[in-house]
Amino acid sequence: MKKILIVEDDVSIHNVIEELLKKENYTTYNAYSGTEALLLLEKEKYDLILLDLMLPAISGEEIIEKVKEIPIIVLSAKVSSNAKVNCLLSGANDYITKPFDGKELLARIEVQLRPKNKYSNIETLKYKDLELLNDNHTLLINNKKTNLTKTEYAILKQLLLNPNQVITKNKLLDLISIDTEDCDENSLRVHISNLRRKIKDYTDHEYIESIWGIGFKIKD
Amino acid sequence: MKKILIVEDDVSIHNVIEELLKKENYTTYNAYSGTEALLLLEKEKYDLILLDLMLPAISGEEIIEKVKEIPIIVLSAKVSSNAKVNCLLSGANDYITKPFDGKELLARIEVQLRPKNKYSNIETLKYKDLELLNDNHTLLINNKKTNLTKTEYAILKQLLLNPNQVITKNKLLDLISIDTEDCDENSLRVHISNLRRKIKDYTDHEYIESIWGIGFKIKD
DNA sequence: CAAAATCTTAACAATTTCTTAACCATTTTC
DNA sequence: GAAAATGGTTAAGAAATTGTTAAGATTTTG
Repeated sequence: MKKILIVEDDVSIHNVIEELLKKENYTTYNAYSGTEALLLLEKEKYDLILLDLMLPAISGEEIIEKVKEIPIIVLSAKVSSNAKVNCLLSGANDYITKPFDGKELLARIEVQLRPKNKYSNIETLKYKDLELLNDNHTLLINNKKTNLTKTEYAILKQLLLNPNQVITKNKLLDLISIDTEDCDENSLRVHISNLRRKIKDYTDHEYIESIWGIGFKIKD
Repeated sequence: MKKILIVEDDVSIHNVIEELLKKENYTTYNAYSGTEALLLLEKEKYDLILLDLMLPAISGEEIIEKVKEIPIIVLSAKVSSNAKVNCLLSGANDYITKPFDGKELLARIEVQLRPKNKYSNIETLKYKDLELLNDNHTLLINNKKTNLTKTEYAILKQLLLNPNQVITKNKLLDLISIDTEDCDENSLRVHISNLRRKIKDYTDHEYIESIWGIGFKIKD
């Protein structure tokens, strides 16, 4: 269930949004000022922020600058092109002017929450001799079938989604946490080791590279 | 240079968009019908599609269904909430109604082209022959790969963030303290020394300058 | 419910990185 | 110009990270 933080000081608008989201089964969190929003942002991780611009104490624009990893949809009465452009360029992902249409808001929320590359629709993830099937357990190495466990599959999938890009251990653990509850760094090492052994059985190329002190990546 | 495919049958609008994008140094590709768009999509990989809905032969909506991995911004005269919601839910990433504001279009394009989490957006830090790659934690010197340790990477990153600007030793220690717990001034000296040696292996230019009694900076 | 598969924990070795400390060079201070 | 402070280099030992293995716990499957 996705967590959405609503930052809006107008109580009636706030309530409208909250109800709309709850009907769609989102979990909502409420901030009625910029300072309150910042406090909540420290406490919890959200999947999306709906942000009004004109707020007591700290403005919405300042919040955009501070938030780096959560998508933001600005909901504002400011219709000027300048306001929009500023927000979008400084980090907001979308800008909707009030009054807004509920269905459009929901659609734009869905756009932000869905994976950027709609890889879930892609059947396989390919990289060199590896081909990860979209069935949660099959890896083809040189077209030879290999069975992966759920965790191994999750790890390899994350790595293959961004080849040649380091994923930190914590990030990786975070990304696979949907499938695996209590996998820690030690456990992750074991899984990686097992994965490497399975891959080594069919190809000489070392695919999973360790970046010392950082994490792992799929080797060039 | 990002590649943008413009799909629009109205020639005058098409030209306006094309000029706008070229001024921003995007590479533009032109399709004047849905079928032409599909042909071009097979030939080349684009970073973004600007898509009109009412097209000859194949409609924009059908193209949205077919394209899975490229972000799409719909540019349409249809202002109805239904049209917007349909496009967004079936795969479009944004929807702008005509007539549109040029600056807003450019801003929304930038939103689509930038990495989803702005965190990794600190893409690469370049300075003369040095190129610090954020996404895979490596340093390129004259395009030659060099391995840095976690601490060396952290130090160089801070220095390169503000070239030609002195960072005091304490400030530097503070900035890298997230990655390194008990690194003191003496230790910092050793790391800097090691960094200089690694850089010297590939280039003659002395990059890290010591400011006596103060700290370090990247040399002009 | 028993067997099989998978996962976590823990121990160990191997490896890499970091800090410490010593020594020397350079600059500043008195 | 001598003494003190700062900076650079080096090597060794300490500390941290990683890879591997096996055993026991947990979950899944038949």
